[in-house]
Amino acid sequence: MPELPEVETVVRSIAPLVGRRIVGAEFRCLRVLRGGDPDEMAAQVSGKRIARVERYGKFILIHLAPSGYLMVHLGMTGKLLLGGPSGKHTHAVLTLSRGVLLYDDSRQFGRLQYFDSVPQRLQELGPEPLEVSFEDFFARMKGRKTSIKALLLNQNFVRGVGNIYADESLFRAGIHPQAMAGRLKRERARRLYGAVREVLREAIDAGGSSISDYVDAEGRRGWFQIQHRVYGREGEPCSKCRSPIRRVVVAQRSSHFCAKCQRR
DNA sequence: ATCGGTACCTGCACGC
DNA sequence: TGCGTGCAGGTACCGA
Repeated sequence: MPELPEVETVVRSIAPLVGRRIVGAEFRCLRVLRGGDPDEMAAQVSGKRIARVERYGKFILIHLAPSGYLMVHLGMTGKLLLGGPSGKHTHAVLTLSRGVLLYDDSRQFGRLQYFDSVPQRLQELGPEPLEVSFEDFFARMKGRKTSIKALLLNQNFVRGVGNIYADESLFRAGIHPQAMAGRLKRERARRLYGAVREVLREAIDAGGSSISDYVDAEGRRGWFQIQHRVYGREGEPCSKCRSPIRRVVVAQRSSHFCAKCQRR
């Protein structure tokens, strides 16, 4: 479900929780805790205040005061919801000094973990695509022997790009998803850099893409999906040249592209 | 260090 | 109506 623009939208929607206290916590699903103990986690967060909510690519880091961090990743189907009824896929309930925050995740690919300090995984991630310089972006592509699609999906290259925005960015840049990353010339890399940033900004402005069930913490859907030019449009005419959009598997993921407009 | 392949879950749309 | 198949915004882990 959620890539950088969706996670950014979720983070913005839970920003009002800053300053509130976690008065009670219940964790129900072992899988999303990734080895954490439910009762221990409840004890670690209970009584603490939400000091700050931050996004690292697709990860959410909730700073607790006086100490500690709750790291949240939404996986494919994770949702943070302000209030609302808890259902069969509600895996965590945080009772706040005002309101309730639920974690819901039908496929359980997401995760909720407590850390005493900023988790190592977050430090290993690549830079934010909206903050990285072109020189750094280009330097990171050098010598890579994988497809540009796979590289864009690699969170240690840049953080936050997923399947939708990789395909949309490659279309806008006119680059074939299977082009070898390390072979892209400076000029084409420049176009890709611009395309990634443009797509992400537009998607954030649209509140993300709601393909099936993505919603922010207030239950609002995004509408960037209506601006998708290739993702989910297999067989439809390309918006530039009218030739049919194709779908192939690259890096084990569906990749949507125009064979005429996107060159290797 | 880097790369490709696999595993992890549930739900939904589809064809029969 | 039910059943099998394929597909889905994700990452982690394995061996080569």
